[in-house]
Amino acid sequence: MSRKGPNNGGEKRDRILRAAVKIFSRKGFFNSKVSEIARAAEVADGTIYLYFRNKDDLLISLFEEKMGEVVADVRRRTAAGGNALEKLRIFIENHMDLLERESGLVEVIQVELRQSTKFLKDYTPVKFFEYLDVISDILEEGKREGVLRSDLNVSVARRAVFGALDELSLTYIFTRKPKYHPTVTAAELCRLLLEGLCMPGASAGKG
Amino acid sequence: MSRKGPNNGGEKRDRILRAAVKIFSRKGFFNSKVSEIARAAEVADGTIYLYFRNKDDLLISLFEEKMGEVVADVRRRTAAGGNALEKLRIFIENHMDLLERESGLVEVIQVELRQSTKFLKDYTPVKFFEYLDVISDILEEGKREGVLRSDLNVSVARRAVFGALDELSLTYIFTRKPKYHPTVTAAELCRLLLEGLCMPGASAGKG
DNA sequence: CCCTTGTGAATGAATCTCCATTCACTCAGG
DNA sequence: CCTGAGTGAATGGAGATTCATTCACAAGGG
Repeated sequence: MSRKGPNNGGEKRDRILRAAVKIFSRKGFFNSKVSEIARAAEVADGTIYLYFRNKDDLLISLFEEKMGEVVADVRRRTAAGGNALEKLRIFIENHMDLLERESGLVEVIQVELRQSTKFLKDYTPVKFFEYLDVISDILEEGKREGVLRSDLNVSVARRAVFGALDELSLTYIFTRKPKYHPTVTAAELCRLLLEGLCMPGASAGKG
Repeated sequence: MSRKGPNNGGEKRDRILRAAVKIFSRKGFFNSKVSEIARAAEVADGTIYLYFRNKDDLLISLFEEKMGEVVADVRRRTAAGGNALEKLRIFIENHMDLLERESGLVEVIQVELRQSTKFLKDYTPVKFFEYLDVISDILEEGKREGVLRSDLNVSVARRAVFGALDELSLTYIFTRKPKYHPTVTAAELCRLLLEGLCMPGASAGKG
């Protein structure tokens, strides 16, 4: 599906995907016209349908393929970390850094993924789950190594980590304020996640 | 704006808003037809335009008015907490609990707010910022009381807290798995935020 | 007390615009 | 010549919005 390959290599298909990222990130999926994407890709409207089943398929292919690259990349990078804490730090820094390297892609994924996951029939964001798996893997490793709390609920924690990162990158995208700059934010978030909000030594409430 | 009040009280306007929550949460803003909302509200298509400028205005009014109630409510509840830690716990529990009380509303806000914030011209989600302010207020208080780290970056932390909550509620909405049940999740998240991921006493990496 | 008339909320069929998708056609390379 | 990638004008359907009309009710007059 969506893997027809009319043209020799796939430069045309790729031009379309890149154009789609640009347009979707600028106007959102529903406000983007296929013909705009075609124009941006310097391709005829009809050509898009040689490579993608329809507009939805274009979005989904974009998610899966681009996220796929992101996942592969972050896996490579975190593997270089010595222990779980370092890997987590790398993961967080990498995520925030994506904003600078691939802001369009991040915008599309962040703003459209929820919609699509919910409303596109039979679409499971496989690559997104893999991204979450990278986090779980790190957390599990940390527990094994004994640096992370052994009673940590990994299912919940990985979502919490992702959610915090996601919201923070969104904030930077929307506001562009220096106080949310990826570097600042990544450092602060690391500290927050690892040490918590509490004053060192405080007993963290009843319960 | 969107405050015309043809009818005596506002029951009709209210019926429309409630119907909009139902339909938008079920199909998403762009896939919902105005006529469906009309049908669900047991009102003629045209009637909706007596109370709202257009479909966008309906969504925005829904956000602002419903979020307004949520903010007022959580303010009241957290005020009952003795100290900042307790207030934070109340805030988190309340947020997760909203899922049970007002799942439709939560779904609409979570799934559509990003889109709308980004793509509706001149819409600033005022009430959403107020919700974030509730978090900041608690964090600031905690710093003053000395229970939270005095070097905490509140701007970043409040977004992190919100992001984690948001992702976790989304997860429950999508999966409905008991392991993400609001009660479980709220407790785990409190612990995570207050104490962090690390083994008690660990030095949390080089920084 | 009944009828006439004015008002504006409510209606919903008709309109009008927009855009995804199609497909008959072109043409370059083999 | 074929073949099939590529084209882009034409099509079809959808759905937001409008507006001529209806209807319930209130006020005033006989």
